[in-house]
Amino acid sequence: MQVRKGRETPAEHSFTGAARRSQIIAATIETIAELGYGQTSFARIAERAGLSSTRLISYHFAGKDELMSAAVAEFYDHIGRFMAGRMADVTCARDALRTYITALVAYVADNRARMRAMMEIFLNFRDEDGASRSYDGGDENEVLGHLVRILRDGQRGGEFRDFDTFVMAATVQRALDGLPFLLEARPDLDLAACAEELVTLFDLATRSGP
Amino acid sequence: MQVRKGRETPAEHSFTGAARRSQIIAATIETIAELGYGQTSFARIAERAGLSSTRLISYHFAGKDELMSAAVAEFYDHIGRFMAGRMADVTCARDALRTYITALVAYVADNRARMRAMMEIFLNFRDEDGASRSYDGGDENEVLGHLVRILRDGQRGGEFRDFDTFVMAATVQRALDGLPFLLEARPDLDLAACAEELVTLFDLATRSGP
Amino acid sequence: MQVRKGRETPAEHSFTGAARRSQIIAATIETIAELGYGQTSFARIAERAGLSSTRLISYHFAGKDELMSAAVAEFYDHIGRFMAGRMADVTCARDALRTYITALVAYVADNRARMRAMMEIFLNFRDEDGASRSYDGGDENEVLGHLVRILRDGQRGGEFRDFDTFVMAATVQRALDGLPFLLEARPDLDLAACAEELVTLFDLATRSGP
Amino acid sequence: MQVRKGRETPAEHSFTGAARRSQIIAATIETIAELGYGQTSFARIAERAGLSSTRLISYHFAGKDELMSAAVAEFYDHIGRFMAGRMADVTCARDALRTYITALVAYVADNRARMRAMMEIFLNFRDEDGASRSYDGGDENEVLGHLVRILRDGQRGGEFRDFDTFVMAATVQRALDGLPFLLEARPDLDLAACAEELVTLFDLATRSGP
DNA sequence: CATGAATGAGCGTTCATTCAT
DNA sequence: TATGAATGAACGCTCATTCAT
Repeated sequence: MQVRKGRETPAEHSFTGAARRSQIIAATIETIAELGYGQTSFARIAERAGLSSTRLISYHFAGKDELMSAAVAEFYDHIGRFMAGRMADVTCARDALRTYITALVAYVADNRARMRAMMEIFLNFRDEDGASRSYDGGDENEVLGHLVRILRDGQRGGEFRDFDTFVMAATVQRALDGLPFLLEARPDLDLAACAEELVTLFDLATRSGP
Repeated sequence: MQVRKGRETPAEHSFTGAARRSQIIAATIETIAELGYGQTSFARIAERAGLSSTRLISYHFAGKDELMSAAVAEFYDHIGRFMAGRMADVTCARDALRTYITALVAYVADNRARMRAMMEIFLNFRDEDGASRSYDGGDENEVLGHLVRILRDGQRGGEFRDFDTFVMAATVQRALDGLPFLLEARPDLDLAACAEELVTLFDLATRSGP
Repeated sequence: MQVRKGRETPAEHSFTGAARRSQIIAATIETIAELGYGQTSFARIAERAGLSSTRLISYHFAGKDELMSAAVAEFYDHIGRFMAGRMADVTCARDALRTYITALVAYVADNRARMRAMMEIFLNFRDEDGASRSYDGGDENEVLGHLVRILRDGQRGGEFRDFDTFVMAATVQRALDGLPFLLEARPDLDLAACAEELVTLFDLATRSGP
Repeated sequence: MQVRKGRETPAEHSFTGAARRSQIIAATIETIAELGYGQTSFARIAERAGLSSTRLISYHFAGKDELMSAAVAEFYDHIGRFMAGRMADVTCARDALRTYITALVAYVADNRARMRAMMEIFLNFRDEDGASRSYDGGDENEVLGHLVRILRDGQRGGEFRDFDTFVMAATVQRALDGLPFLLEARPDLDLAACAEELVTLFDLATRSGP
């Protein structure tokens, strides 16, 4: 997907190299989460990571773009593993939707900084043409695709009423994505209760029967 | 709310001064909408506004912060007038919620660039302490307050079931805020149909009866 | 010819602006002449010009490219005026060639640093595509064009024998361009004598008669 | 001539070491020829040579200076062998001059990249004191020495008229050195015809008789 | 009300080189 | 013989802002 140009980046095969990359990515996420994307510079990242100079970042990543891409990729991997584990044994579409919501709320609760950072990256990181790099794939979108599939299955099986799956999926996802903001406004928010509210909300909004 | 420090800004009472401010704010919104907050600089704004130097911006606004605050204030004023007109003669809470959703969808449809720009500002604009300046007011939050009041009224009047009004309001608001992103992913999205989907969705999610 | 993009450079109409530009160009030429193109940086130029920071250079020139282009343009203007004055009242092609050589040698003698700097710029300054920006225009080349015309006129009038005017012009020009190198190797070189040697050399090489 | 400082360079006696050095030198010449001296870095050379890191260059050469010196030395060796073969059986000074010119033109035609690279190195490569490392030896100059000797011999033997041998040699050499530039301006230039032009030009310019 | 000139700090990136195996 | 890792310095450039009319 991402093509590197000059081949200046060292091989990431080695153990210590991968460790450094992880360390830098972690520092990047922390910095973005705390200061925001706009205030995040190589200097600030290096400082947080305890690196002697920003040169080490340039050494391990071809540029700012690759660093951000790597951070996003790491996030997808992390959340993907988590969600796959939670979604493994769902029995029906209603259960799948309930589980999706509760699992994601749990993930958000445990990864607030990570979520904040990803939000920042998604909203600020643009490619050379100026196009945003997220939410731009339609139904088969990397993020919404899973939800859309759950909703479609539920409609086919008669569990869910007839609605636009894309709009519904986007509404569910944004309610979940928005939790970090809610937590900022109300740090004492009971996330378990919150998850129940959302489960009920979308169960009522989707189910077919009375 | 916003405190100016150095008091260098000229009086905005004069006609030409106000006109200049409006022109600069408009150019700011356009620039942010097109390039994103991160790529928006005084130089880029001045270029778009056809100003000879960035000095004119510094002259009319105490700094970047005041410029952004002014843009947000202008937006609140604009959308406030629009929504007030639409919400003027609602008859009940269900109607109020339906009207809120359809009106906001209509506003988004007609002000896509403005919405995009505000989204960018809300998510990137931080005060000196690093705290985000939006969504940070709790129930009486400037944005969610109106929705929360509608939902509470509906609960009191028995039209709506029992739910956490803050979570519900945030979910509604985020679904609406997210429309610009949906439009980016699917530029041909039918916004009228979309509004109907959301009205139905939240009607089912909120109403008390069977 | 050169198109500027972002319009960040200030108007060069004003007096003080033009003076600053000249000062910076002069410092640029001196720096290149002394240290070579490769060792010439904004920092080094600013230091020599006594500027408080390199920012002033970026302020007056859109970038390194425009600075170099401006230096070259100033050079063409300077040498153009000089040569035009010397070539004003030549009587025939042989005289024109002799005058061209002696005048250029005189110019070189009086503008050694300037010549050295231009040599460096011509040989190092490349546009974005990597193409050299000098000596690349064929007969109508800005530099060789004048010489080619002299030679052609002489051939038409029977003063010069038949030869390839482009090759001859290039040989003359390079002999002249090379003088700064000769002067480096032999700082005590008698330039007047040298001019006579070259006049004789190319007179013998070009003339038609016995 | 070239002194190494730190003595970190490995023995070049070994076979693989010498091969590596040759490979690196070749990549260096290609890179300079294509991108120019200013854009040539260890990274770019390593990339072209297919090396995993720039470290290999630092390992085989004490530094950038030694790498360039080695490239120049290789060039002198290469062109020296070629010219020696061509100049072996010249019969007189006029013949020597003609042969020198035609042979050098032939060499240039067959080694355009190499010539371009050497030009770049000569004009950009400076020692620590900032002094250029080429054309700086007077009569016994490595490059011009041979030509000066031919011209002196011709004068002593009465074949050539009286002229400054240094100026004449420099003029001849620069006409030949300039061919790569001419070829850039006119890629379809007929080099054989060009050689004849130059032979005639300098024969007329040097010969004693009528 | 307007503006040309100037500024120090910071940006991401590239440089040749050294360290430690 | 070779290599991955690391480094401080410098690069051109852009930032929001201030000075002085």
